[in-house]
Amino acid sequence: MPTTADAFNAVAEPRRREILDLLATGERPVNDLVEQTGMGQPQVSKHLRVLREVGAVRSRDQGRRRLYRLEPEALRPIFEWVSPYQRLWEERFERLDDVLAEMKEGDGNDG
Amino acid sequence: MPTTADAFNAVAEPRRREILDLLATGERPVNDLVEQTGMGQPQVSKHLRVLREVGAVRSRDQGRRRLYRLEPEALRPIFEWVSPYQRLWEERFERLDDVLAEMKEGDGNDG
DNA sequence: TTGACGCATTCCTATATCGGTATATATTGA
DNA sequence: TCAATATATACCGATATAGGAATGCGTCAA
Repeated sequence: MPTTADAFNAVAEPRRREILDLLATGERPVNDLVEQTGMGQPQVSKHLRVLREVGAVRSRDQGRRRLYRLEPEALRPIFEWVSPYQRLWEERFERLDDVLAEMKEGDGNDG
Repeated sequence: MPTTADAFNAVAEPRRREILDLLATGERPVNDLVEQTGMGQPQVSKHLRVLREVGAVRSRDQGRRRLYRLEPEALRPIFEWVSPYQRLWEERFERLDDVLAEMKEGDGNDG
């Protein structure tokens, strides 16, 4: 089984991130997304379906349009999983700073 | 084409997140990961390969062992992509209006 | 009612990927 | 050299998914 249908998986697809980024600016009908992304309409609908299934978007009907809007909380598990790692790469930067400082001490400055 | 080989994709697989979480505590040989995760050795090696290819881990040889360690910066794009969304769901919490309006809203077609 | 629009779904094909098993490679030890 | 250990890779089968084309279905306009 390839990667369960969760937010991580939904967001692994660049096109879906693109869609989410567009929806982050506000509610939009499918056709808007089609135009903005340049993808085919069925593809957009299919991506939206995946996003809907993981709770990342929600839709409401308005006449013959279907307006989609973002449900940002669905992305929370991603944020919460990745956040602790941020500390690690920041520590690393600090260490690198130390290393660079040391190199600079015993060495002339160079570009 | 199924989702390019980037950090998002690497992390979409729960087993790989598990491996990263283990490596977050320190450098480990493959066999350690095999034991900790309960997966088969080839599976672990294959997941490690994916993680290596996106720069999320690095290895060094020590005798007949190969020690893997985390390269947390590889996860940075994920953090940076998802972070702005955090503001959105937090705003949502703060704005009781929105929450109430949503509970009241009965016309969404999925819920 | 007819026709156009907006969207979802279905069918199709190509490709990826996962898990499992077997095997290849390299290292260590006797 | 042979055996054992540690890891990577190749191969296999099953499944999933992306994209495209066609189609279904509801809605608006006349």
